[in-house]
Amino acid sequence: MLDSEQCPDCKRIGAVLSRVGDRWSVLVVVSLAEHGTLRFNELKRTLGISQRMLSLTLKEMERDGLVSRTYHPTIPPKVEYTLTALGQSFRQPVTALSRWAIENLGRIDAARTAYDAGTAQ
Amino acid sequence: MLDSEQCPDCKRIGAVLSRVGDRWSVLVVVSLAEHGTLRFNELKRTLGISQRMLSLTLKEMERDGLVSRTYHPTIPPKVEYTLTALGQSFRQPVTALSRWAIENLGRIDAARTAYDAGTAQ
DNA sequence: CGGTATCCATTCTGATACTG
DNA sequence: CAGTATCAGAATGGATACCG
Repeated sequence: MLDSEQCPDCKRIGAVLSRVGDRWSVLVVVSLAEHGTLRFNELKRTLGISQRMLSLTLKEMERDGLVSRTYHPTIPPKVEYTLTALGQSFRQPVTALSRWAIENLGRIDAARTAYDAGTAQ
Repeated sequence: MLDSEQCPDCKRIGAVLSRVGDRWSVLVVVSLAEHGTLRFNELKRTLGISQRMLSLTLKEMERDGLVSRTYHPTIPPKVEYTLTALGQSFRQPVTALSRWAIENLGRIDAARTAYDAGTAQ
């Protein structure tokens, strides 16, 4: 695939979105933005995510500098996650996106129903 | 997986994001927002997307009411895509997201490098 | 509690070839 | 030009079991 004619930003935007724009990362940001700090299993319960995916998602987000991880070596152990400054700055676009999602879910469903009704006949 | 303890909006947000929040849909919105109207192969060249994925993405977006498709039965055929009103309303959160992506790509890369340097030793 | 390791099914994606 | 069909590899995501 040649790059010559592509819009220069599309690759970069796509690159970042494929990192932080996935389903789970967005939901983690929403939850941490709302609650401030959450433990591993609190996030797991809140998001309805599998242990595996939460672990992978949080590790990636920590690597990307979006969340910070604090380990308390108590018994039982306790690990708290919170947004970094970069993660905080991500809040605004994410809340804009999720608010749009909530407000327009009905319209999308309606469009789908209409489209399916029109093509199925 | 039980739903009882989950935040009620997470499922709905996740549902919409998995529809319209994917990499290609976002880039299509960005491109159409910028250019107004584009033909199939113009989008293909601009985004650097495979023919197959563009076809699937546009069909889904048309079904979701985000883009409208206009077929001109000329020879050679000509198909133009543009944003619907719903698609236009999606512009704002999407541009907020892509602007954040562009502005913070460097910070994410820096965080990654630092993280990898710290764990690899 | 907070993970990691393994396995497996599903989905996504691109390359290629073909059609109207 | 604007797709569709088919295939194969990669990525995603859940279930389960186990560890410190």
